[in-house]
Amino acid sequence: MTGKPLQDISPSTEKVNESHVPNCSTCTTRHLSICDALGPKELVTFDHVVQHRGFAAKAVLFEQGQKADFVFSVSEGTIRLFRLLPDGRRQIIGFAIKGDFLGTALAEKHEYTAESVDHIRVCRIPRSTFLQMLDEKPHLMKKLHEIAGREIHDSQDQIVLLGRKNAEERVAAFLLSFRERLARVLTRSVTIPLPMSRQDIADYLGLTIETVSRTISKLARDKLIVVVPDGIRILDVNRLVELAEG
Amino acid sequence: MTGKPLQDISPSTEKVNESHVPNCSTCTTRHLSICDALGPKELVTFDHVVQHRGFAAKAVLFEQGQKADFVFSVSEGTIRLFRLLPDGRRQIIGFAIKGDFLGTALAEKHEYTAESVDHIRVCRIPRSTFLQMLDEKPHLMKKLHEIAGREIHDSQDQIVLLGRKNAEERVAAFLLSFRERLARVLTRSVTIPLPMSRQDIADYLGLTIETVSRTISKLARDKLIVVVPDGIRILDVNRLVELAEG
DNA sequence: AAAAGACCTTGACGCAAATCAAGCTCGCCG
DNA sequence: CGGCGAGCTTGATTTGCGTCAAGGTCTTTT
Repeated sequence: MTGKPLQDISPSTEKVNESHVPNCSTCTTRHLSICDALGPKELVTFDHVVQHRGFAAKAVLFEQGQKADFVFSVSEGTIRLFRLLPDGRRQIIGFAIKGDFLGTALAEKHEYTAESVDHIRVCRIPRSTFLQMLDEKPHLMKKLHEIAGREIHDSQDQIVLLGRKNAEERVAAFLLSFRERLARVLTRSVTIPLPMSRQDIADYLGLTIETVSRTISKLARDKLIVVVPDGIRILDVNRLVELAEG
Repeated sequence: MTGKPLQDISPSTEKVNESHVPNCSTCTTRHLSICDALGPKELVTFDHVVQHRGFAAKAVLFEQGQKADFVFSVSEGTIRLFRLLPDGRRQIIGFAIKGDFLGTALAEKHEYTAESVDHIRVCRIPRSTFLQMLDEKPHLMKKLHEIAGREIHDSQDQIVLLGRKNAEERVAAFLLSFRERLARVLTRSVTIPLPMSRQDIADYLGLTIETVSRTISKLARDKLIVVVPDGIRILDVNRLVELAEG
């Protein structure tokens, strides 16, 4: 990190685990991320501009309104992306995980704040460098647009959820979609780890923490899921999907 | 239109006003649309592949789940973009107006349905042709990505609105944002035309028609706006902005 | 091992928006 | 011109989720 936006948030600013970073060519996240668009030679040049960083939980990667100096690729951990209203209401826009691209390529300013939920590792590149690469490598530009297309699609799902679904449908949809995204990244397990807090889930689903808690309890009572430490386990995917889709 | 998805919706399928279309070089919508990225020579080649179409109100341009054969640029009128839940609940994702780009370039299928609100005119291009142009013209790709970036930004605004704002804030925000978009396109007027129905506004804001109606009445009672036939007039922009932002 | 604090759950109650139900306005057509 | 239907408004009532409050569990600290 630049250090600047972090200096006043002491416990969250500690940078960790910066040693022995692998290079791009051997990176296990590569095929999940934007780097998948790069060829062998490009990966080597990428190594020279990319900066690996680790952060403890609650670190701020960048803030809403701040000039976007870097773009990021997540290699480990979970990041919450959110906007704040003047009076403090918070809406979480999404959770970024391994392989996700973060930051705005063409816009000057960040449109939301990104904060680590747990311990994270990211690769970052100066935006100016990235922009130059975009101009030189049409396939990278295309990959980026492909990613943007998926982002638009997901946003629309979230708009439908927030505009027209009730609490139970929202929670069911969240559990399923988070599971789906995790499945791309790790071995598909029956247990879904939920590193974010109930408050985070509430702020993502447009609910309160109490409603999220009650709804999860209800899903468990109805034998659709089981609550386990730091996650849940799905008992009946089909019924959960039915619920989630309305 | 392909004609296929329309054949059973008789009053809405009538295609109108297909005669004497101007060419791309003299198009007054050009600088507002994706075509702004095209040079003089490219505009001429564009003329050969672009198809101008007019539709009466309630025509379906394309449907959720349908294979995306064309991409569109709106030259006149208003289009509602929406998704339906299995039980009929509708969420309007957005309203497209003059200059807006519609359709998915890289995805195979449409993610929402597009239906004309009033009389519209659009230019459409076969998606395969457009894809080919994207591969050949990096500046077009970049322009498209720029448009996608704005779309993501707007979606996030809508997510915050739906997740965290009350009815009054939602309506105020809608009126201001629609005004803002119209201002790009026509001479900024105090009166904001609202071609869409109260039901459309409700389905866009995640409310019911009654709540939208009551809220507009309240804004009028509070002297923030005046209701006029087919639109509203803003009396106090500053207070409306304050309201909209929470 | 006790105390403190963060996070989560559950219950009682309140309220903003949904639902139910008229009645109004305006354009259209016979 | 009069009647009909679509769209809009307004009022009465209900309800799903928010708010307020209390207690539980687990982790961290000392």
